[in-house]
Amino acid sequence: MKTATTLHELAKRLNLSTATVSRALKNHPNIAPDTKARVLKLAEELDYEPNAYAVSLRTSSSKEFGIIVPTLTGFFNDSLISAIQDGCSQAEYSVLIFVSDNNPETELSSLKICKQRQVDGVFISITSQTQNLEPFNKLNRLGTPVIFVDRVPTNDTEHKICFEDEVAAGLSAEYLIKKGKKKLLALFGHHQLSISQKRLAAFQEVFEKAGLKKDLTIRHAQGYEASAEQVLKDLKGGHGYDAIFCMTDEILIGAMKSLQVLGLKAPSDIGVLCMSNGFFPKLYHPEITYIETSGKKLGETALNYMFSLLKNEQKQANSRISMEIIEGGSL
Amino acid sequence: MKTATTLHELAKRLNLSTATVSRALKNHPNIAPDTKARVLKLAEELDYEPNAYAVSLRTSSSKEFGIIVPTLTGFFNDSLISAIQDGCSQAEYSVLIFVSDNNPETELSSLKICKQRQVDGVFISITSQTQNLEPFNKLNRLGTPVIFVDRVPTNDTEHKICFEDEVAAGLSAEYLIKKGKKKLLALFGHHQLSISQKRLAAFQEVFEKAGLKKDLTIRHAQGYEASAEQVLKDLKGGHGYDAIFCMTDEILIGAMKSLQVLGLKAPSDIGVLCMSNGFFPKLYHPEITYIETSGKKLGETALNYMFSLLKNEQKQANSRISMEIIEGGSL
DNA sequence: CTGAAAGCGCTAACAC
DNA sequence: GTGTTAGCGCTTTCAG
Repeated sequence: MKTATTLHELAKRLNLSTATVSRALKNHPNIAPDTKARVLKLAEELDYEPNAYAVSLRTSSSKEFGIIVPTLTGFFNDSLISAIQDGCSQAEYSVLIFVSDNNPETELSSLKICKQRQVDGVFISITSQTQNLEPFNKLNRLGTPVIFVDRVPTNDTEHKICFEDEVAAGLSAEYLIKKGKKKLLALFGHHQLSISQKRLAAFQEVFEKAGLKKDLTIRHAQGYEASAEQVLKDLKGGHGYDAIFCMTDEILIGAMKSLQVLGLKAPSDIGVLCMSNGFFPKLYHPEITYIETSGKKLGETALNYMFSLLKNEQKQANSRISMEIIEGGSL
Repeated sequence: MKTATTLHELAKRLNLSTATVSRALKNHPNIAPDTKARVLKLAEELDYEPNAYAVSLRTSSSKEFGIIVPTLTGFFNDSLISAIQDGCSQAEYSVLIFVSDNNPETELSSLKICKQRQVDGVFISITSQTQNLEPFNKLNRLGTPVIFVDRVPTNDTEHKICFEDEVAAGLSAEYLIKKGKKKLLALFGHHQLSISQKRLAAFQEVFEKAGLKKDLTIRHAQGYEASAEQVLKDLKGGHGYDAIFCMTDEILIGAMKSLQVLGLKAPSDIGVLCMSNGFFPKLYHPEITYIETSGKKLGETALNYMFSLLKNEQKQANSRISMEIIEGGSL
């Protein structure tokens, strides 16, 4: 890092005090118009920018958030982060990104750096192995809001923003039944993730109530390769499935690949429904019908919640994001 | 931001000076083992973390980089950023993310924040409209390395890391010819982008030299919808194309959608070749053959270059990333 | 081995 | 309207 123009330097050149210069630069009421003009002019010339460290140190406000995610690529977190970053830049906040790579230790050290950098708040989507939530809760108790987003812990935490998993999965199940699907292959994510458990439970419940549980085949798959493999195996089995449900985008693209391998088309050969951020369903023809779980919406909600926490506006209950069905032609 | 435990507080509780505590915390040689132990113990207890602002202010080193990208989602930048962030966390650097949203003004204000935060270096992938490079060059001259990555300006800048576009496009063209493709539909990105221009020029040159230029149809498309539309139109025209070349992943997925619409399969009905980060080609069956332009590799190279600049190790020529053909079954 | 003191660049009372 | 001053929390000479 290179030392740039400072307040002090401006002051010296203008024969003013740093205080005056500082005031001139920030539209303080009591400042001579002429002085102000001179200051602004020189500041412009010398390309002055206030040193954020000094400001933060002095004001105890970093104007910076940390975001910790398991991965950055592809499916969801990129749009989540985009949304947060977008809102932040409008509010003159900056965003520090940390990728835990699904490793709880990395996650923890990221949290540590957040503390060191005195961020004003932390957004975190936990890894599937994260057990110890105490460090997060502690920071939160100390006054730095920690908001869990998307992949949230099952309990023991104050601030959570996630989708209404139960509602979404229930919605999906009902939609499938409404469409007259009888023999269903339903693919969910890793057993351990609370998101998989919640979605599965709600999904099954609907089928059970409709008395259709016997025709429901449940599978778990982690990653799109596993999903592809599973679908290939099940469809080859010749059980006469008339629809596939995919809990995530990742599962969807695996399933779709296997349909291609088998030469099956949706919706004529088999129906497809998924939960998605909205991008991948559009890659196929016809486009896949999906329940939208929007990273953008989630990000925006989380950010608003963060701002309201910082303003002490609310200590309200945890927010849930609603969802809607986007009709493609796959079912 | 909440004020946490400080050096001062530790010192007071232990009846030591802040200097001693500071030394104890960082393994300074001349410090009594006993003192050190006491300090470490209390620091642990009180959950002490050094205030990064104070440290940076004092040491004039922020241990922080800024990355400015046009978008974060989907195709390339997410893996680029992942790679940079990964290397950074290993080197105890943090990463500030800025999304310019393809808006030169946003880009500029992001750069400003980088300056304010006294980042140690900036990585930037410019928007397609970025004209004025002076602010970047200026910061660079002032001693904060600014490295252009991926979408780099055509000239006038010191540090650039990008793919060897000419080589890659030439490689693609040769490969197509080798495979006996005669009647080609080649899709490139926005005219204005230097990346499109360079790839196109190299591509055309090969066909020209081979005396096959008359069978080459060139199209430009921005975004995957445009690509899909273009391909649909051209293939419906019935010109007997026997292969499609897609300059990017974005163009590829548009093209592939139109093939689905038309009920065409690769490679039997038409061959497909693209340049890609490696993810999207795997979604199709058979997988698409591609020239790999790896965001990970690019990010790693850029980061290494940054570190060597910071160590004054090299002022070497601009780096180019090499590429290879990954064979799928689409050609 | 430890302490005192200066100062990184900035803001915000408090003077005048 | 402007200057003086006192720190924010830390590192780092320089003394002892």
